Amino acid sequence: MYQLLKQEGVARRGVFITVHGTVQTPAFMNVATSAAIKGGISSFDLVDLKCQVQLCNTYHLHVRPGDEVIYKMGGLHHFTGWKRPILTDSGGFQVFSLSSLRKITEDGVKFASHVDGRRIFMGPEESMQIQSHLASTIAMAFDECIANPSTREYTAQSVQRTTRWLYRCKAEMDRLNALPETINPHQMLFGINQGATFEDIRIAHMQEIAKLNLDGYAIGGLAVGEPAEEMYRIISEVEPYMPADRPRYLMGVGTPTNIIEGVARGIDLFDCVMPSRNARHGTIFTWQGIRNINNTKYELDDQPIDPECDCPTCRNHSRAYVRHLFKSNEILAGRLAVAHNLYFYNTLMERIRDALDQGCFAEFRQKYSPILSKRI
RNA sequence: GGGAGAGUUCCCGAGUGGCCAAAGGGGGCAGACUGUAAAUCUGUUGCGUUUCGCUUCGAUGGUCCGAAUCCAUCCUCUCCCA
Repeated sequence: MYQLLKQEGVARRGVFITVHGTVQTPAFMNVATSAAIKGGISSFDLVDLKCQVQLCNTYHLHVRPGDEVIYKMGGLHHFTGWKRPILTDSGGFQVFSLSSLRKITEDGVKFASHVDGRRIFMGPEESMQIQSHLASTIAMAFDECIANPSTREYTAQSVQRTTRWLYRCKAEMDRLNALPETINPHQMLFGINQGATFEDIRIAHMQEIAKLNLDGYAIGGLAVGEPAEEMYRIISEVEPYMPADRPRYLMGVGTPTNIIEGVARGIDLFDCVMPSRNARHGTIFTWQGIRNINNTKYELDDQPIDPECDCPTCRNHSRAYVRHLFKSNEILAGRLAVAHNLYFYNTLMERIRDALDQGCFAEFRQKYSPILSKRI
């Protein structure tokens, strides 16, 4: 259940209540694709990193260890030791990202497993069944994330299929939630808007899926190669058609600046691999901008990686030390950097919420939107 | 003391007469990364006034139109026999 607390322009401050706890929005969901944040971060670390929601992936967990295993282990919450909300992505993004390994039909998608090459079939029903086994808080609809650029004809056809798939997802989820053996009978379902950068297709699709009265709505298929201005334009076009009493989730986005701009356009939830992946590669997000901690200039720098940050990494270690760990290929390098970046993203969301609470989000946006994407 | 072998660019290591400023690793430097097939990938790594010039393959001298590559001497190292 979503409750809108306050609005500043189109930006929303709210709470999203689930069986696994309440999420203060706007929020960033920390990506743990294979039921683990890459970079050596445990569920117990995530509490200290101010994480509210984790995201796991249906396709990856189906391939390994298998959703049956997680079902037998009591679902993702018990399996991972994370008690707060978990959103599972449907595998729809893999239709896009594993494009060389799949074939799409009306029924669903055939994949060659990236682990052992074995053939995997996933359609709306399979995705819902797997997600029900995983027992996440929120299941995502099985969709096709359309690559950019894409023709108008293909986009229109694909979006219609995604709509048909959504009806099947909803029916299957209702059926599964009613079964006595279902671990989480309150599992929620979010629909996903597609349509590439064709705003009329986007709007028609949003209007269509809004009719299903789902638990939340997502915008997918953005930040897949189009310019940021295009992405912002599409969000602004679609937002008026998203149900106001449901959380809105911008999938796979993005940079700190993208997130501020998304909030300004009415988005409540975000997720992105960027903070964790980039951290593992030495790119650190700070309140002064983006730094590459591998750079020679940090060799003798005794400051914390971000002087304005009070995360465990910044409280205990210098830039010179973290750089040394990266140069020495120590596993600790990734762990310290990922911990910092996730803390930074979660703190960014906290500060956005505070700004909304105090009615000064416009000032916050004006100040930080440019700074946070600057490379320093 | 006798015998065998080796010395290549920051390191390891290929190259035995011109297509060699010299393969391939490593290391260094820089960049990319947006619902994670990513502890990954890309570029670059002698100097310069950069479709060309200069310096470089242990040292010195030589052969040749031309030498990292052939010859002589020297230096250093490794292994084997005493």
